[in-house]
Amino acid sequence: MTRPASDNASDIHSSGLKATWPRIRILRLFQETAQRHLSAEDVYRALLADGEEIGLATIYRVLTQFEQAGLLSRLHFESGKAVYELNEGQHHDHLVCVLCGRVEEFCDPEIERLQHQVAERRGFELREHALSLYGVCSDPACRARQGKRPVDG
Amino acid sequence: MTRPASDNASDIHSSGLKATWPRIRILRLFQETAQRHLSAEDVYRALLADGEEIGLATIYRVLTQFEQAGLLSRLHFESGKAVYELNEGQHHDHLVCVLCGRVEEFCDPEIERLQHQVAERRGFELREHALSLYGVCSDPACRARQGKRPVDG
DNA sequence: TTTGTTAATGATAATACTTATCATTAATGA
DNA sequence: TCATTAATGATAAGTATTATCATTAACAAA
Ligand SMILES: [Mn+2]
Ligand SMILES: [Mn+2]
Ligand SMILES: [Zn+2]
Ligand SMILES: [Zn+2]
Repeated sequence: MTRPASDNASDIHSSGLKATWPRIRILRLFQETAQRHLSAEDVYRALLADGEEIGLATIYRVLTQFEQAGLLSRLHFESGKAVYELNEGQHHDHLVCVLCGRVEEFCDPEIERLQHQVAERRGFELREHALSLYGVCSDPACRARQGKRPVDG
Repeated sequence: MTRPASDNASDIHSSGLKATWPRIRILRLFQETAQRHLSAEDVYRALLADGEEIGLATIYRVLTQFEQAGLLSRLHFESGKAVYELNEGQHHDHLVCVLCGRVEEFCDPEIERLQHQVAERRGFELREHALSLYGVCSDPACRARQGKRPVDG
């Protein structure tokens, strides 16, 4: 019996990769988790907590492969470690709370347009861009401890 | 005889730091180099080439101190290593050539305004932002080898 | 000036994140 | 089922950065 095309084993196959158990679990995690933005370490720990002991090397490898296959996108916030998110087609940028680490997504078409305009004026052929806004989110706890040390590790 | 206040030993003193030889040379490098954006390694090598053997640990330390003192700003392009530039007050963002590594600076007040607007709408109190545009610059050599591997190490 | 206090330096160890190596295991197609 | 070949996982290596600590140098007081 053939699985439906929306099954993640099929997504993996159509990227030209074997549908191995680690790959299936990693992709499923991104599809099901509440937290869209995960580092390799986050993935490792989330799977461990779910009873899957998948080697960290495998996780790094699979994340890279999924990025190359277009299933995931890689981002760098100022924490120093890369984070990945499900690639769902629509481009967006990020707002990051420097106190609680919360990430919100936004897309401002006018900012996008102006970026292209800047590149064009300078004679650059734009390939990609990275825009992240850092601030204190609306969470009362974050508002309360403004001025203290950021939590972004 | 007192040195003029614009002397970089004085700049260092007014930041509450001792005017040591490594600090003087590092600050001077940023003031005199053609390349505004330098990594710790870049600084190390530039000083070595100038006959100054200053320990890499010292360079990392001094760059951090200068950043905290507001003399330098730290940036992260996608290369993975931090780069520093002289902090001359006026904020700007960057255009980076993914082929030759060339960096151009720009400031678009409208983009700045829209960023603040986005943060405000989401209830974020904006602290800072990072915007980098990556593309292929107008250099004929870069235009010629488009499609090939980026040089950004 | 000389000197004493204290911070800065530099060699190097340690850390954090990520990639490479390679023997073993497992996915897939015959 | 079986053979082929790629994937996995333990771990070593690599890269950027920070920490440690004995030695040295800045600078203010005498
Ligand atoms: Mn996102
Ligand atoms: Mn700049
Ligand atoms: Zn928050
Ligand atoms: Zn170029």
